[in-house]
Amino acid sequence: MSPRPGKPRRSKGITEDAIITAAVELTRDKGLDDWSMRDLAKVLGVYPAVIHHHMGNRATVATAVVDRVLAEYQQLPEEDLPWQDWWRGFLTNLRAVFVQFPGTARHVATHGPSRAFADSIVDCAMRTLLAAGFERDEAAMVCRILVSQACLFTTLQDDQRRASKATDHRADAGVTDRPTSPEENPGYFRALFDYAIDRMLDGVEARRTATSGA
Amino acid sequence: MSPRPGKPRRSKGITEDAIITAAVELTRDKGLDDWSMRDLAKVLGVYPAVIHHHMGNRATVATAVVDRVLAEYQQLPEEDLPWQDWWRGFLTNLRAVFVQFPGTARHVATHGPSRAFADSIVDCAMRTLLAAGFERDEAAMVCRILVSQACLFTTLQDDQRRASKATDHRADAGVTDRPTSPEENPGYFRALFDYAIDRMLDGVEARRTATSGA
DNA sequence: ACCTGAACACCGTTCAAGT
DNA sequence: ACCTGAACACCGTTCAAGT
Repeated sequence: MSPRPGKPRRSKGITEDAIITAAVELTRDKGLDDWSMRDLAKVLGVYPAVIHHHMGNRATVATAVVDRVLAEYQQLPEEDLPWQDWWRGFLTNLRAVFVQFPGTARHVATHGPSRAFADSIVDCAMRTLLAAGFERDEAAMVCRILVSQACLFTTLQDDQRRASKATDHRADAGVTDRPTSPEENPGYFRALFDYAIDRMLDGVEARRTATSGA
Repeated sequence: MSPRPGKPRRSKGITEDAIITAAVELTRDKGLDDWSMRDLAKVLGVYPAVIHHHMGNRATVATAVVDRVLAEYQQLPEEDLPWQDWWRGFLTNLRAVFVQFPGTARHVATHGPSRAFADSIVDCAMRTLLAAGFERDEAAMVCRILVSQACLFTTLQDDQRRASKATDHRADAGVTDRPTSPEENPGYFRALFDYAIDRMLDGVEARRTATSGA
């Protein structure tokens, strides 16, 4: 609590890796958009300019955080599952990762994952769809839609949580009749996500039988 | 181009209505998150504090902008349409409004529409679903999912446009093989939106026949 | 090569002072 | 009641200067 408490605990040898690690932790408990370069610098005991020197701008750091998070936590379901089950498992797992790191879902939705991550996934994801009888173009579309869907509905959760955190204490105005409302019910966003994914999978399945069956 | 060109063209009588109107126009050509209170004040020929005096904070202005946009431009399909057609028409129209005012889709996804707007819509929207044979709870869920879906996929477009505007000139790096990539193809986002909505409607229909039919 | 410390050009918001 | 003008506490980013 002294005037400038963040003494340079290691004034030499700040590495890019250390910056990313610190940024990941900040993201875990504040969200990707809720820490500043100055916050990050303070955690590292370093001047903000040092981060720019090592990594360029904030966008670079954010992208690195997302890449790290995906690389570290994302895993794939077994490959021989029926395609709906494979996708349900994959997207549910993806959501679980995103939820731990608020703001990352939106970043992936907007900028896509890193090349490396995409390559490691797309092969497998496409194979499940092609094996199920989708044509290449349709499979690519389904891929994109399903991943977007998962990112976007997780983004919805991130954003609504953030907004209700900002509003905070004025809650009990007169809007209590909102159906199955967000906060007080812990499984709300999970149920929304599952329902959205399930209906989408149903819709894609209906499309599959309609186009390949007839 | 003079030092402080925004002379108070009407130094008295700034109304809340005038503020909202100016904010709507700024939103139309820059996006809801891409103008500042200072920008808005300058357009009105007024000091920033004046806006705070009349409307409180930025969030209040943003909410007012969204309400105005929805009230002014949103319209409903005929009520006697089959439920899928009613929803396809409604959501397509909603998207058309959002696209004209970047950032408003995200605001609605996050904060919901105003009470008044919601009331005027929900009645009709629910009626189409109940008439089709959905139970109340399921219909409410379908309602929420479909509206969220439309808001979120429009948000995706807003955010990706914004990001590619920020990146600008580095485009032709080596990512040219991205399938049906965003910018060069004008109908890209529209096709994505339509496909997502259509599959979702298919999935909801499959659910309807499965639960009410059996 | 890396860090320091200050600066620049922005934000949203507040507030005493004027009228 | 409404507007002025300056200020506060933040941002991301840059840069000459130190080591």
